[in-house]
Amino acid sequence: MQRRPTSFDIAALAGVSQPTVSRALTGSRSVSAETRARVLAAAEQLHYTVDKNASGLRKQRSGTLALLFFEENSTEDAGINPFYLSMLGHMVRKCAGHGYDLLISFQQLSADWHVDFEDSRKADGIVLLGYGDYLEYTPKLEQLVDRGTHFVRWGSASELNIGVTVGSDNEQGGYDAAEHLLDLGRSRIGFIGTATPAYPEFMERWSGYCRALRSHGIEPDPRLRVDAEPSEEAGRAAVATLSRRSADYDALFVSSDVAAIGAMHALQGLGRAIPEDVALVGFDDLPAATLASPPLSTVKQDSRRAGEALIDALIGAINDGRSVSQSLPCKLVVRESSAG
Amino acid sequence: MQRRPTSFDIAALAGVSQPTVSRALTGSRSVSAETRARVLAAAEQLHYTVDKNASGLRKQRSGTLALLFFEENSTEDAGINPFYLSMLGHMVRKCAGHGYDLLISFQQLSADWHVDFEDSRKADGIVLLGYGDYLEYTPKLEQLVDRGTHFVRWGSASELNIGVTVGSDNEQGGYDAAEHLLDLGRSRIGFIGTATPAYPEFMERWSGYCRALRSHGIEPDPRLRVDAEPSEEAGRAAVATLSRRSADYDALFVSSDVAAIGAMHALQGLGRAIPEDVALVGFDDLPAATLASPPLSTVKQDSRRAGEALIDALIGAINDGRSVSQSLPCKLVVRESSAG
DNA sequence: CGGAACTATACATACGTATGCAATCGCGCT
DNA sequence: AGCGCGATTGCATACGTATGTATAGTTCCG
Repeated sequence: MQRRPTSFDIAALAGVSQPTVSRALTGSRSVSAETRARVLAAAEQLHYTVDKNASGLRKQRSGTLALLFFEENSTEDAGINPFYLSMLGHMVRKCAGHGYDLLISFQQLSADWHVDFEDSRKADGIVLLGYGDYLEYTPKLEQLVDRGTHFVRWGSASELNIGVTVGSDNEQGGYDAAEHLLDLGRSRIGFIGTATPAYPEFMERWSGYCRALRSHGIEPDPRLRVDAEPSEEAGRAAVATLSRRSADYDALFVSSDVAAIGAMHALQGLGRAIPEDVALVGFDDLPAATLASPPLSTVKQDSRRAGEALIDALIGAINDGRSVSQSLPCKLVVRESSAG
Repeated sequence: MQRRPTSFDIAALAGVSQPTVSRALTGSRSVSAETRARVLAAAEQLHYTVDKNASGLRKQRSGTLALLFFEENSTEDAGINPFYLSMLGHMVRKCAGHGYDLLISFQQLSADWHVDFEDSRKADGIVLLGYGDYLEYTPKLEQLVDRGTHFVRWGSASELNIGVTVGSDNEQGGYDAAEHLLDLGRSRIGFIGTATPAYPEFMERWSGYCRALRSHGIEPDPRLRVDAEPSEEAGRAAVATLSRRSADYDALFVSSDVAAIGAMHALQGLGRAIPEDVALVGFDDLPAATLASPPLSTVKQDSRRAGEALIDALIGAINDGRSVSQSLPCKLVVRESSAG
């Protein structure tokens, strides 16, 4: 038989009717143990598997969740944010645990992504992932809500009050990083990183940094703050800027690891010892942080909890109707760049 | 209307029959331009999208491809191979370009993955991704072939002659790396890396290295070869091993970047200048390679071509029936660790 | 002016599953 | 013995789309 077997084939082989096969396989209690065993044996024998399309059509659901990555329009070639990639693995596993498949898609912020997944029954729910200007999302998210689409979003709950959100507590991460440097006895702590409203998570890291300093009676010094996007060059440049300002500092909190590594290189080029002359803490815990020399202290977002929380929240929303936003703690990882 | 609209709703609104709607939307030539326009307008107005389950059921295909990552049983927590992740992005885009969705799944080598995707019409074809012992695959791949499942595999075509394969030319990559070091005038070139038959790609890098040396009349010195899995510690340990052997070398080809960075740190710890005393070339071109100090020369696999080739090959197999295995060139990226 | 050759549309149906409802059977209770 | 009830199972049907076939309308040519 070249044709793939259907539930009718199983029914014939097991000597029952097609509906009974369906019931036996889905575990309905109204099938006798003996019949169920016969059906399962027959299914096994013919290598039968339920046709997902037919099943989905009948049940009006797909058993699939969609993951939408938003890429900045310019970044086509660059890699995806490593933190997201790390979450990806955990989301896939969590989905599998719930019996869902996971569909991946990349989207431009500008595109019509909001009409294409749950609408076409490709997916029962959507996970939205992407840094960037959250304001741009607003109208489309509202459309999702209007149509009753199930979705959860990664990001800062405070920024945008639409739908369920899971995010890291970036403020606390920034606070912990600065607090740690203060505990080391450093008092002239610089901040390097983007802090514009368009990137809320960086903004929050900055806020946490400020709170820590103030709680120690230190007013953040604007001369010790340098904007730098997450790139090695920007990190180097930021250190150069500080030098140009003749700024005096004994520690740096850099709100992204790649910039932190750039800063590290620049500092080493200036002959400043790490951590003795300047203690350094980054943010992200990229693989490269461990590989840096000295290994870079950093603030780690919990990608496992993040991924699992997103999926749980989404599945909760699909089943029960409601689930709740949450903020996950970041964890300071102390390595040699800020040791002793 | 809370119910999502069907093609019948569109038909009613456009004043035609349901089949005409279907034909209009799929672009059949037997629909007049005027009718098509009316249908499209109606569809637009009701936010209609084709139900994927129903469409798939009728057409007996899903419009989805499945991507199966094989994770080594131990590696649950560790990240996925970064090269694969990089391919992922390109595969997603390529799929989208062909009108397919991409489903992601992780699998243990031991599991029954071979029965679950095309069989259940979740996917029209499968991409298999994973380092590891290819021999373990064999019986399951043969089953896939038996059932006429469409699949392509990432890996070395030479190892296993089942199905269509896309892979990097690791041998050439190893050759280029060694050749580059030879061109620099180095003659005592060490090799650090796994070279066991269970990991064919590492084996091939070793072969290429040997070929390059021999083509310059140099016989590979077993004392200059150290096994090291891809990890920072293993790289460090390998350098220590060379020291213990009092081995004399002026260059190292390390067949993974992480180990290469470990080796770099160990060498710097020994006070050996890079590249002056020891030139260093890695393999993979991880982000961390650029971030190393000095930036690490390495051999880059073309993740874009790789991902696109896999998808093209798979879609080719699905449509035309046949497509062909191919081997993609690696590219040497010279940075400061082996400059001048 | 009749019929052939098209064109554009409608009709009927099948894809494979899941589920409401009816039917059957066995068994205990009065 | 009669009746009812629970436990199983079968029957009928609907999910929404795509496509083979038939039909109505149009044009064109002899």
